[in-house]
Amino acid sequence: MASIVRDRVRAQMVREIKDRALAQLAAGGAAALSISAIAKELGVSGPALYRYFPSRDALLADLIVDAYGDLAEALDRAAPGLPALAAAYRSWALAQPHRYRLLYGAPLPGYDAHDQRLVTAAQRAMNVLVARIEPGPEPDDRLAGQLRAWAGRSGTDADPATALRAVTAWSRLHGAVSLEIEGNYASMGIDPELLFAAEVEALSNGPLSSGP
Amino acid sequence: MASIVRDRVRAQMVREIKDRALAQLAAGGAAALSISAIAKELGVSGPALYRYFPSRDALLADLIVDAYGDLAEALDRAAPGLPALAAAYRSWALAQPHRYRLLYGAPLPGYDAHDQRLVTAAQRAMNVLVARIEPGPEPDDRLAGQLRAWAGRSGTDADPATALRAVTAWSRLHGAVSLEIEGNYASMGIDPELLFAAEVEALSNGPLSSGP
DNA sequence: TGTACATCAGTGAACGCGCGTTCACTGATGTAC
DNA sequence: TGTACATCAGTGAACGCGCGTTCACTGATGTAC
Repeated sequence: MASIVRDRVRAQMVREIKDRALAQLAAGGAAALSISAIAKELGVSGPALYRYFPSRDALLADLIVDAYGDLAEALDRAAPGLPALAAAYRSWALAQPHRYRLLYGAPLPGYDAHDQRLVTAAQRAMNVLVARIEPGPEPDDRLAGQLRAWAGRSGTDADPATALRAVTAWSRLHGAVSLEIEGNYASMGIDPELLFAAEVEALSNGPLSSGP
Repeated sequence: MASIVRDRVRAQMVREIKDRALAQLAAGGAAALSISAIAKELGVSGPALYRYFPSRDALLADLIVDAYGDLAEALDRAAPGLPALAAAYRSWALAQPHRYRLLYGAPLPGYDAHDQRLVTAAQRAMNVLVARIEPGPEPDDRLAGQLRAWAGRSGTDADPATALRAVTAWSRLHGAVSLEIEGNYASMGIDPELLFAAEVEALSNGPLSSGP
């Protein structure tokens, strides 16, 4: 039987490593994440961290999986209705842009986007979106087939009309949120919130919305 | 009077440096851009490059300005109508994702987003979008004021209805294109082109379109 | 046309930095009898 | 309760790497008279 105390101390250390790692991401992007620097901040030698993570990439992968899970939870906690869901998505991203970039920004050099853990984690976040959205109009046959297959693989078995609306919503939310995060609207002197509201409105009442 | 031959050789060298730099960006992202590595590829010592660019950051800034200009030109060459404009935007991004990321991806650590040269270059690309788009519905007062001020500063003096449609189009195009570039649709087994077509359709006929 | 000078491109050595990772090892903490 | 052993956390030295940038310098190319 493992020692409970030792396990708890260990879990605490893992938490602290991740916290420092996230702080580094926030400060300087993914390129700034450094095992050595984290160790220094924790007052420990560099190699010590290899007791907790087999490599820098493994640490990064853990952070990504955590972030997908966290976003999925945030979406799941949103009140019913598309506006609340959209607001939850935006809030999560604005509160921690460095983590949002980790999920949907540029892939890191040498990082394997096809890692099964990462694909599964990403799917989990999308599943919440699909589960909480109303169906839109019917897609054409080709697209419907692809959407059906995707929904099947993900285990949600959502109908194509719902899947399409989820993907469309995601695309638009990502467009608005990522431009906001990088300061593009701010540098134009335009309030991102007003633009976001207009996009949510269009999603609710546009040709891809649920209502007629 | 300067030597024409020398100037031509120099311009050629600048071109080659930029070409190698772009190849590095394509291969490993902005973090992989290295003065030393470029020099090595060109068969020249590292410090030699400082005859052409005062620093790594200056080289990067030049690449960014070039990319904005190139995108602006590509948009300007598009046939009339929103579908062609949207297709031009997407084509440019797909053909050179590394340059697209340079423009609208995460800012680089230590890089100054408020550099006047960069802001001006970015504005130029947006101006083309504004100039080539039909007006949409009228925005509400607050948004209209901000859009008017922005258009005024940019020298286009577009009306708010046109500016809003341009910004909305940009946001949606960016959402679709950036998710496509990072392989998000591919990993879902969905053809990005079909989704893009649906978005262009919505932009053309949705509540933010020019028509009634 | 020839000569003196200025400009420019490029070199090699050096500075100081930080990185991920491996290795042999010490010491503390837990487990089994 | 005490003792032998196993597990685990952490250390310090080392390896090999690449980076941006500065500096004093050489040699070639251009310019002015």
